[in-house]
This record gives sequence, C-alpha cells and structure tokens, in this order.
Amino acid sequence: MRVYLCSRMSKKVRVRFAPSPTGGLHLGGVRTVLYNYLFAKKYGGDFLVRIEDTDQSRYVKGAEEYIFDTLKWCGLEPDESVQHGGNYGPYRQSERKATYRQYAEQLIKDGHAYYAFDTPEDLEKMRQNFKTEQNTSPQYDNNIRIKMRNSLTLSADETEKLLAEGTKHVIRIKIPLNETVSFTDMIRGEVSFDTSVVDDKVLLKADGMPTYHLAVVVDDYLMKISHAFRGEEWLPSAPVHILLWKYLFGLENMPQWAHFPLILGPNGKLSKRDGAKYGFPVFAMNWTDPKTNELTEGFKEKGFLPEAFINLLALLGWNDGTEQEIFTKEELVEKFSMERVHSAGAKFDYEKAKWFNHEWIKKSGVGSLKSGVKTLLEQKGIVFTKDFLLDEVINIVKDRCTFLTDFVPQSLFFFRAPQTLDVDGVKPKWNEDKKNFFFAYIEKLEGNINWNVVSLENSFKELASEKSIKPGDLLFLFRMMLVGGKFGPPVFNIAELLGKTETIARINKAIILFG
RNA sequence: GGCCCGUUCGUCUAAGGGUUAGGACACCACCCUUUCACGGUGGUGAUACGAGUUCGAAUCUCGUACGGGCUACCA
Repeated sequence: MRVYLCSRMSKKVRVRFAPSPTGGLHLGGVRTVLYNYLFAKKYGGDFLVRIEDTDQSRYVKGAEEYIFDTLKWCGLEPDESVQHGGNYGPYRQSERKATYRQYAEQLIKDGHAYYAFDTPEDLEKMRQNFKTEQNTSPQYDNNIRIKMRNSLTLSADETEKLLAEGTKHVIRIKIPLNETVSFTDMIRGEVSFDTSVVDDKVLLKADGMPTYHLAVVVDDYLMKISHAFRGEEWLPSAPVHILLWKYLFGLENMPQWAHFPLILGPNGKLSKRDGAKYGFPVFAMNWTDPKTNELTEGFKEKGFLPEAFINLLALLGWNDGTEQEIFTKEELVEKFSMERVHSAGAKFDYEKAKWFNHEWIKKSGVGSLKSGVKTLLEQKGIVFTKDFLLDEVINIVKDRCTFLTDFVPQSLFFFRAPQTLDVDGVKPKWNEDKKNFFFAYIEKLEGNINWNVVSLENSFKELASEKSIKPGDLLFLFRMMLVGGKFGPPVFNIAELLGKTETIARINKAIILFG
C-alpha cells in the first residue's frame, strides 16, 4: 500500500469534476464525481463542477441538465457550479474563451508555444508522409515541427502577415527536448515521462476555443483547485499539463494529482454499447440520445436506490481495508482515502451490483422506500386510500425485492385481485372435496374468528384435518386464489393484510372460476 | 508500432517479507420454509511466468508474457 502525504493539505481543499456535455453520465463518470465529492467532504472542502463544452461539434443539447439531474439523484450536489452559483464563474468553458487566449499568447511570448498554420489536409499529408513501420502514427513533435508551417519555421514577418490577414491558425505547445517530466500521483506514486515522446499538443484551436489541455490548467489555477482527480485515460497527457503548470503558474502552485483506475466492461473500458450488449445499465439515469432517439436505461429507472448505486461504485476500486461492504454516504465520507484507491482497473460485475441494491432495499426502512414504491404502483393504476396497508406490505415483501421495480409484482396483488387465474394449471388439483373445504373455510372466516395469522392458520389446518385433506394441497390452492401465482409472503400473512371481506371475495371468485 | 499504467479465486478485493493466502458476489450442496424468496451452515475456486535479493517473497528488483489506456484543431 502506498502512502503519499498530501503536502499541501494546509491549503483549503477544492476539487472539481469537469464533464463534457456529450451524453449520459456513465458508471466511470459518476465514480469520478463520487471520489471527488468524498475527498472534498472528508476534508471540509469545496466540490466544484464546471462544464467542458469547448467542442461545440459534440455538444449535445440537454446533456448538461442531465448531468446535474444525475448528481442530484446520487446526492452528490456540488458547492459551486453553473446551477449552484459560486465566486469563480463562469463555469462553462465556452463562456471563458477570452481568458484562455490570453494565457496562450503569454506562452508564445515566453517561447513555450507557437502559432501553427497547417490545415487539416496538411496534417493528414504529414501523417501519411512520415508514417513508417516503426512509427505508425507520427506526431507533431520536435522532429516534425521544423517541417511544417508555423511561427518557428516561418520568418517573423511572414508570421505577422499571416496573422494580420486572419489566416486560420492554432497555438501549439513547444515541448522541450530531452527533459524528464515527473510528478507524484496520489494513487500511483511517481510517474515520469520523457519529453521526446510527447507531441506538440494544440492548446488553442482555430475557432478560438481552448483544448482540454489548456483549459484544465487555466481553470484549475483560476478556480484555486487544490487536488485534481480524473480517470486514468488522462495519464498520458499529464506531462503536457505539468509543463503548462510550470510555464504558466509555477509547479509549486500545481494541484496534487490522482488518476483513477478505469471501470472496465466485459471487453476493456466500459462503453455505452456494453449495456445493450450484456443487459445491464451503464448510465446513472435514462438517457435519450437526441440525435438517434435511442433510449439507454439508467440504474435509477432499472430500480436501483441511489444509496446502493454510490455504494457499489465506491467499492469498485476502493475499500477501507476491513470486510465492510455496505456503507452509507456519511460512512464513505468518513472512511474514504485516496491512498486506498486501487491502481488497477476494475471490471464491473452486474450480479454484485444487484446484490448491493438488494442489501440496501432490505436495510431501508418503509419511510425511504414508500414514495418510490407508491409511484410505481400508481403507475399501474392503483389508487391509495389508506397508506398504512402500503407500509405493512413494503415491510413484508422487501426482503424478496432486488430492484425497486420488483415491488410491483411482489405487492400488486395486495391492492388488486389477480386479474387472471391459471385455471388450467389448477384444474388437475381441484375437486369436489377441495371445493367443499373452501366453502367450509369461508363459513369459518365469516364466523367469529380473530383476524390474525395464527387464528387463520390454525382454523385452516383444523378444517383440513377434519376433512382429511393434506394441508399442502390446499395451501397451494389458497395461494393461487389470493395471489394468482406461486410467489409472495406466507399465505396467511397475505390473508391477514387483505382483510376479511377481500379474502372471502377472492376465494368465492376463484371457486366459480375453478368450477 | 511508440509511450504510459496495470496483473491475488470467474468477478470485486484483504494480506505493507513469516497467515492452513481471508472476505464478498456468483456457483454447488445441505438446513430452514407446505409457494417464491430471505436467512443459516458447508464446499469448489487465486498470488501470470522466469530469474534474482533473503533464513524466508503474493509482498522487494529485473526480465518475459498478458491485459488496458493514450497516440485528434475529442474530452
């Protein structure tokens, strides 16, 4: 286990999550939020959300709202964001455009960046021309840049002229030759890169928008971020960011980094496709792609409790070293530590995810389940006149529910008599003796009986032995009458909750149907 | 191809040089339950491979293999 002390913990902890509004928030995204959130809350710091919408071509309408809806459902609301206010706005990168240009120009002035006038076609040609067996995808690096059209190869006059004419151009970082860039990752320890293999990344695009590389550094600085956490897919571009920090704001001001392991699907990095392919949700909530109108079911709609969702996500790559697996959000805040986050990727296991939800449903009280269950049942046309029955029903069936949606089949029959009875399935087990038994049982029920589980069961069994019928055969029939299927809580508990009138009515109705 | 990160039961993981390598999910068996479940008990099952360091290696080092990520004017 690695322990890297947070050397700048004296500084107020401020972390950020920076989603790009290009689609639904998937497991990996929510876990990144979660870890950021837990870390911030553990140290009494701020959790900030800003929107990376600098790629307008991929911007998806509604995605930004969707992201905040997800955070809300998960209970991971930021302290600062577009929607929550704060003193470091604007929180959308598209609204900060002017700021980035200023820093990019600064870099050029200091000799750490340059203008590049190459067109996309030029770049394509370059990739073709310099492609070799050893180097299948040539980079715009210190070897190539001297062969391209940029302010390093052009004379100052030419450059001036091109700029004055408004020629389309980008600003690229000038990666130094033969330097080692290293930094300490809170999860992985020291990670280092040789600059000779890092390319001259575009910092400012031709449309004036920054790329992620420039924006993340500038925003983290201006928003006073103390700890920068993101997914492992960003590790290869870390040297670019370290260099930018060095050139622009000083390494002593740089946040502490941590790169989270990837959440993997059955085949590598979890993708949206995996959900459809393997039959489990990948997004926190339902997401409808506005372009294709394709709906991807979310964990919420599948019937996951938000408490279970963040619990299972937290444990995908982290544990507290004990055998505890069920954690409330408060416990996670208290026990979370970046040093215990794994460095290896974790494969998502839907079976285990279901187990977490099941545990949470069992653990939850009626109070926290009620409104969700009520909504689901109301969608099935149930009208509630007396809530106390619902309370009792939730208590009695929750142990058999894995998903919140399981409450529907498990409790619908309490509120509505079974619509169809499996008459053909019952017929072989039905005869005059049994019919007489149930007529007699109705008589007993209508008599002076205490309406509780014990009396109902005792009188049922007494009657059965009087009539010399095996209770097992009758119990099955009784269940079919009340429930309409081979499932549900003990049948006398059901009868007790159903009440006298309804129980007798269902028996009568079934007798007629069975003939 | 290059660079980076990684590798303990099928999956999530514990074990910080000395453990019969522990737990959870899943699976199997039994018990409980006149339904379906829950629950209980038990079982199958792992240190990728090869060297080195050491009295002693899952643990430290190196190599190999395998997996993943990145290699865009995407994030």
